[in-house]
Amino acid sequence: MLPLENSMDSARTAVVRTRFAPSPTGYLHIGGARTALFNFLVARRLGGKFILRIEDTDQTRNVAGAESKLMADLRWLGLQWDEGPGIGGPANLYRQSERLESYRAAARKLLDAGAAYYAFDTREELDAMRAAAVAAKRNFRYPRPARLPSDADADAARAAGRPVVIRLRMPDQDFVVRDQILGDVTIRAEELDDFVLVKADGWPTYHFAVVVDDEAMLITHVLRGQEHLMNTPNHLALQQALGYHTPVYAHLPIILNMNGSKMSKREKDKAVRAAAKAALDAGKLDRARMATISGAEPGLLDQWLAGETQLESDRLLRLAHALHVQMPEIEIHDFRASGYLPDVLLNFIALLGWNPGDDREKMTLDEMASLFEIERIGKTNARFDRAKLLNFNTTALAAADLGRKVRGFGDYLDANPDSPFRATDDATRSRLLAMHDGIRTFADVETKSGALFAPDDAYPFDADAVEKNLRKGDGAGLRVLTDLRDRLDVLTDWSTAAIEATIRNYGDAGGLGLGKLAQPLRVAVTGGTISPPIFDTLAFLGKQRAMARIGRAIRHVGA
RNA sequence: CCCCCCAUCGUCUAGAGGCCUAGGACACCGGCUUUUCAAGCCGAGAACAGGGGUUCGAAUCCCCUUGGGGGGACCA
Repeated sequence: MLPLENSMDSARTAVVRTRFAPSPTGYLHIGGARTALFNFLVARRLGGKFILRIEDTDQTRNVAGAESKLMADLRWLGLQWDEGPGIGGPANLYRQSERLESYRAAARKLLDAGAAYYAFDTREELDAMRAAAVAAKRNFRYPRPARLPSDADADAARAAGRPVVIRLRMPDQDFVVRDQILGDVTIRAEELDDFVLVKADGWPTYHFAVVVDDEAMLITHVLRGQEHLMNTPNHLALQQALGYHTPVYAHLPIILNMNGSKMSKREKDKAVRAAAKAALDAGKLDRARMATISGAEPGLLDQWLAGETQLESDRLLRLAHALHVQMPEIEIHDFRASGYLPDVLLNFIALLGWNPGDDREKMTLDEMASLFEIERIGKTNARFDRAKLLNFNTTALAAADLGRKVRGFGDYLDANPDSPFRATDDATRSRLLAMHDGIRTFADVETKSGALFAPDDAYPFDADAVEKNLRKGDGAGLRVLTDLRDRLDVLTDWSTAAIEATIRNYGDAGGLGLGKLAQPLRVAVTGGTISPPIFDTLAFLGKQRAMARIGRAIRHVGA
């Protein structure tokens, strides 16, 4: 054991090792993504390793499938870990559920050294003690018994059906967290108490597992959210009791919503629930239909509508889609589903709390890795401004070559199982994306071109658009449309250039600007006023489909 | 209620005592451009939370107030 410790020691000074350690409760949260990014960046910058570890010690909170979703989100972002699930590495096991032996051994060591002790309180007893402390306006601290229970006492308690946990005997000393961002933070001894290391179910608590694992995995730098700052003394105490090293700590400021509240999954619920209730009240959708769409059983759906529970991400997304509501993006998967580029998202969240020190903002992951310094991480909480993110994405999309756009669009479609574009091949997607200038996200492709993928005899006409562009002014638009139909009908070369020439010639002859020609055509072939450039749109449809649509529109207006 | 952290334009931030009549980006507002949406171009407005110190000099250092955030679990 000792030689191993020594070799770990030299390894420790030589190699920087950071980790991202999420709990498998769902998709990757935006805050978690930034934590992962910063850890990734530190490792890259300092030539170290980035480790992924799954913290699944709470069996009641683990969600099936969450781990793979987490990993998929991380991979989509390009934050590939060097060691961890699916990759392996020297620590061999990277899920805490697989490392119970290590915790057991560490607990034994602490117990034998008298640094930890058994406790047998029930939940109710603890609650009562806390309530009493609150009533007396005292800080609750667990009342350590004068004589620490023995193993035999623990066996007896277990036999008597009492819960048995192990608590750390917290030393009576102040702790100083030497934080790289916040500076030295002192927490006084009286603020700390004998916290639980091993739960009644035999599993370690987060505090315990983290410390054991960080030591086993030779973690040198811990970058985590500021919500962990007050946990750190617990970890320091444990490291001290176990003779472990203390990593470098850096507690990151928190990412908030524009209104200053915490970015939480609940917001998605709130937004969709409000829309669902409105739809219910308006009689647009009934409960049974909603249950079918969401995939949630009617009972669960009712609970959700009553605000008693939250709905799972995928179900929410399906409902949101059906209800035509924009769900606030909270998890990485949401941003993907909304059509953002992963590197743009990464770039943007990096700027929430970090900047390279000059005026540059647009950076690739590699650039960030070469510029990143913990010293340049700020202390203040940041609000997540979607408008700025949208601008970043727009700019990046405008600069992106077709290949990047096609790849990005593919990723977007993977997250949108109901998209009409799912069935398209790469050639079609290339063609489609090539004619979309100025899109802000891939979702814009859908709003602009979605109608092109509806059946030629079934895409809906927007009444206002028809009125304004085809009927108004005694049917001026309709006359233009009819004239154009006759001219386009005889075109043999259905290229964008030929279509454009035909339409422009007609306009020149009649003294009509393009605006007077494009809009009637646009409404005719798409049903609305929004589409890619009209010549491209007509060419994309092909002559037969375009003419069929124009004919349908003329009949529609005439009727 | 207790403990801890934070505080520059609406938002993200630059600023580490004189370079600041406070810089950039997004948003907003005005104008131009335009085949729709979007994009683009030009221009304008917009901040050192308040109060005390320290100093020749403070956005920068100290204290108080206020405000915001985090924590106070057999959750992480």
